[in-house]
Formats: sequence, structure tokens, C-alpha cells
Amino acid sequence: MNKLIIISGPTASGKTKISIELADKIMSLTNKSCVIVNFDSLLFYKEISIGTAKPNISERKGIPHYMIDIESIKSPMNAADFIKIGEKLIKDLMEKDQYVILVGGSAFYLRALLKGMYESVTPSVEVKEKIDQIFREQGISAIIDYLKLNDPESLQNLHPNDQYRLTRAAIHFEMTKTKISDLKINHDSNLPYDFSQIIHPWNILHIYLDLPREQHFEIIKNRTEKMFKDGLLIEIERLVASGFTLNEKPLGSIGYKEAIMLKNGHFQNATECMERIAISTRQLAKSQRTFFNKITPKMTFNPLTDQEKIFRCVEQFLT
RNA sequence: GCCCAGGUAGCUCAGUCGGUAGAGCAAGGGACUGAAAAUCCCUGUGUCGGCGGUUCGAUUCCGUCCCUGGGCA
Repeated sequence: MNKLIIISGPTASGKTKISIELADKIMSLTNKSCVIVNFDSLLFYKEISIGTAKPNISERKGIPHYMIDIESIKSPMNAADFIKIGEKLIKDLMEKDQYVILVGGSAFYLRALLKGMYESVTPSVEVKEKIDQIFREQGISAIIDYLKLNDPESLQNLHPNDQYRLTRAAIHFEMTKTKISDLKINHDSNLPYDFSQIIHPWNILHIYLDLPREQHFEIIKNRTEKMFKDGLLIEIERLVASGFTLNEKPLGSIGYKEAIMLKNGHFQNATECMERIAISTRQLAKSQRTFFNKITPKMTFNPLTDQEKIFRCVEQFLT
């Protein structure tokens, strides 16, 4: 078994629903088990559910879901952590002759899993502190000077305001005495957006879900309201009661960030807060589209109207 | 009815001592390897409320009308 089905798409495009229905179909079609592996970067965290639109147990309809609730918001994961766990998991599932549906919207994580990440050591606390200190005391121009000397190619790719990536390039050089730009050039020669060739012996079918903007905006608006009705604010209160500071990185994401601002009096009322969440969600969807647009090959479907087409497409892939 | 304060970009507003205007947000586009629901970049023509007047020239000054707040009767 090396067949892997990917269901991707922007946030609130119906991936969860389609994937669960699809898993069901696949099981009755093939008489083998079928599981779902998540690649949404916020479903990893066990303490946050309502604002991440995580499917609850009854919504999962008995389909096993992996890569959900595997970490605490106290220790955020990154793409490298994700692929380390994900690669092994998928390999094991395939060895057990189970069909895997990879479902999510974090294109960067998906790409990391399928195309690999280049080796850049995790920065040591000392080096990170050293570079951070240079930045704090002398500003970004000192970092730029450092890169001019050591990795001028990185400067060509990066805007002077992109402090995060400039600092990272500097940390990489300080750690390894090699240029991160060399790794990027090398990696780019492997066509990072071309999923017809991946680093694993998997046969993939990439199903991408998207729908017309007006309809999508309506769904986003309704989903945001539902999050409030389902107790987003209560979930946050529970986190406070359990001793979380609300400064945990994953709580800076859409929904939580704004709901915490509402609690702190930054909005007139809940309606204003919900509007802000809906806007941020639409912007997220847009940037997810931008990333997925570059990824090929993929089969694009409208989740509202193409369910039959999706099932037929998968059936063809499996037989 | 009278007196104030306003009417400028989709929204909130700045500004032009008279030479046809600019910020934030929104919107659109893009980038993106250990933060990725994050982070970063690019894109601003709009009868400057309507109509008159003064002026070489008015969104800016004057008159008048309309609209929105607030106050007084």
C-alpha cells in the first residue's frame, strides 16, 4: 500500500466533512480501513478546539484521526516536528495496509512533508541570543551588515523589513558557517511546488477544495458565529482557570487572538469581534490560496457541488 | 425655527495659508524552511455633499440649498 489521498484547501472549505465521508466510502469500497491524518497546524494542540474548528468525536464518525491533540500549546510545534512524526506515522499506517487521507490547510507543512526540508540545525540558545542581542541593540541594519559579509545572496531574496527571515539567515550562518541561501538554491532546483515528484515512495492523489468567494464568505461568517455559540469564550476561560497565561503562541492565531482582545475590552461588543475574526479568516483563506495555487498537480473541486465527482475520482485512483 | 459642529477613498479621518489630495483599516496581488491561522512586500482618481459667485484657477474663500450629529426654543 502506497496510495495517499490529500484533501487540501483554504480554511472553511469543507475539508473535514468531505474527508470523513470519503473515508467511509473508501472502506466500503475496498474493505480495508481508512484513516485521516491531519496537517492543519493548529489541530495539533489538545487545549484548543472550538476556535480551530476541530471535528469532535461524534463528527469523526468512528474514523481514526491522527496528528490531532498530540501536543500542548505550552510547547508549540514547527514544520520540522510535524514531518518527523508525520513521516513515520504515514509509513506505519501504510505498512498496516490502511488507506491514508491527509487533510489540512497548512500548505507549508504539507510541502515540508512531501518535498522535505533542508538541514538547518535548531539554533542553540547562545547563538540565538547573540543575534537577537545584535538586533535589539543595533537594529536590523547590523544584521544586514552581517549578511552582506557572510550571506549576501540571502539579502537579495529578503526585504529589509523582513526581520524574521533576515535574523534566521544570520543565525544559520553563525551556527553552521554555511549560507542558508545555498540550501535554498539547492532545494529550489527540486521544484518545491511540483508534487509529481516527492521524497517518499507514495502514490498521491491531490484533491484541492475551493469555492466561489461570496459563498465562502458566507460560510466563514456563519462558522465564526457558531464558534461563539459553541463556547469559544468559555474555552478561553477554562484555559485561564487551568493556569495558562494566554501568551502561548497558538493563542495568537485567528479566533483566539480576537476573543482574548474582546475579554480585554478592545472591542465594543461580540459582534465587532466576530466581524474582525471573519475578516482575518478571509485573509487567511486568501494567503492559503496563493500558496496552493503554485502547487501542482492537483484536482480542484467545489465541495458544495462536486461530491460525486470527488468520489468517482478517488474510486478511479484506487482501482 | 435658531445656534454650533460636520459632510474628502468601501469605512474612520487628516489635509490643501486657492494650483484638483493622503494615512490607518478594508479590498486586490505576491513572497515565504524550525513562528506558517505566523511573518514580510507591492497596489490609493476619489463628481473633496449639490448649485451659484469671486478668481487665470475653488475641494480650499463667499452665498445658498440639501444631509447628519449636538444644543437652544
